[in-house]
Amino acid sequence: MPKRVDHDERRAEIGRALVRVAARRGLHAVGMRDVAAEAGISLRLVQYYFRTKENLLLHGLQQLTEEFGERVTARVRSAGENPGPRAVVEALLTTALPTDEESRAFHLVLTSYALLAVTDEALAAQPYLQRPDAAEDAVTGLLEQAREAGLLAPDTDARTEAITLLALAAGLGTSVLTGQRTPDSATEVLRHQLNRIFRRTQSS
Amino acid sequence: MPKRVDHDERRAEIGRALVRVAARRGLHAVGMRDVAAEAGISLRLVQYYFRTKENLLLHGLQQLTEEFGERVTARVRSAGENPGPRAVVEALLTTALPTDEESRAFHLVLTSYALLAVTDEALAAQPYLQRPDAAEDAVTGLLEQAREAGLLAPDTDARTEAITLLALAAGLGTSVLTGQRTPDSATEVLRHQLNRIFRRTQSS
DNA sequence: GTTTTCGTGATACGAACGTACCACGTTGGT
DNA sequence: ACCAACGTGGTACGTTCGTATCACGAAAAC
Repeated sequence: MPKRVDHDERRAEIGRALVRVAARRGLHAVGMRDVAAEAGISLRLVQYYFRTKENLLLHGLQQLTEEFGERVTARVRSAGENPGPRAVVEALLTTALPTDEESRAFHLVLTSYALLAVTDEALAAQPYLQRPDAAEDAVTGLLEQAREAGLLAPDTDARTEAITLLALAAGLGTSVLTGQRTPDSATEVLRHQLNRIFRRTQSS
Repeated sequence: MPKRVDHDERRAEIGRALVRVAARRGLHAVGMRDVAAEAGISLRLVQYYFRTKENLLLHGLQQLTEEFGERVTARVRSAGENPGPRAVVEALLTTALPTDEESRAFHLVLTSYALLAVTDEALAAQPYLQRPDAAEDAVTGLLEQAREAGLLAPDTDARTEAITLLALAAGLGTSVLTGQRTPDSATEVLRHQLNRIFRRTQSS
């Protein structure tokens, strides 16, 4: 029954299976046989579409970061037609918080990758982890824009505040992952910090 | 040549070897043979002092958290004889930043443990990761104390600020680990946030 | 219509891992 | 002085993992 098959779609499907099993048992414990079983296919096919395990892991990381970008833009877009800088920044930051079960799995695996890249040079060479400062630049730009519009104190250091917000969101995210904090609590803390920076807000 | 040996000291030595190899190759890649080689002993001895690998990992975590506590108190103590709340809080928070190579290894392994505990129930059951809110209570107390002393704005929400500071320090720490930020940059951002909370500082 | 390529299954292999077992010298108890 | 417990070495076993190999049916190419 071998019909012609879309390799990219197949790879994406296997990649999703990889993320699911990684979220359940930990990225370190993921084997090719587990991924195959999760995807409902044979081990041979996982080998066929990704020749080696390293390839599989690399593709999983790429897929995950791309999905993350899509999540951010989707969330920003859902902030309204003509959202203010505050709404955009808030949408951007709250994407980093694991709220439902899906995003929880998502962030667990992505954080595992980031930590893995510290000791694995093949992973560290991936461009997806090399250029994570795009978010920093984006938030910095939004804050400068808000400052020009008079929404921020005039002496605000946009970049420092951007770095602070991003690191805070990341830290809150992991604390939610490890069960030290509830998603609601983390969101509230993040909002509190935003309220401080944005002296006046214009809407949701 | 088997003289009577201090089991606890032996275990601590093996634990240090475990941390070293975990920092070099990743916690997931640590095997008992690696630990034995790093400690300069035979595999059999690692088995002898820790019957199972799970025991070894659990002990490594315990040792690491204890060492972390000692680091914090040592750093706080080095803040001066009669330090103000600001100095104490700063000492506490900067302990979470990987500055030199040793603390870098330290934080990498500890973060790996925390992430591992999300999917490993045996690790999650350990009390060292169950009660990490002690730091939150401590910082909250210090901030309240500072507020009473007039060092903070009277309407400061001590607990929210404490949570913010700790999550920020954790986030900055991991960003330093992954090479996204330099230790100096992270320290500066942390100080900036402290300067905001403490409107006036009294020294060091 | 034949031939080649593609998708898939089953299985085997070598390495590494955690663990268990056996043996032996040394030390402390009595 | 003898005996039991301790510390240590060497090694083997069973499992699991990533990878490679063989085989085969179906579709596409010509």
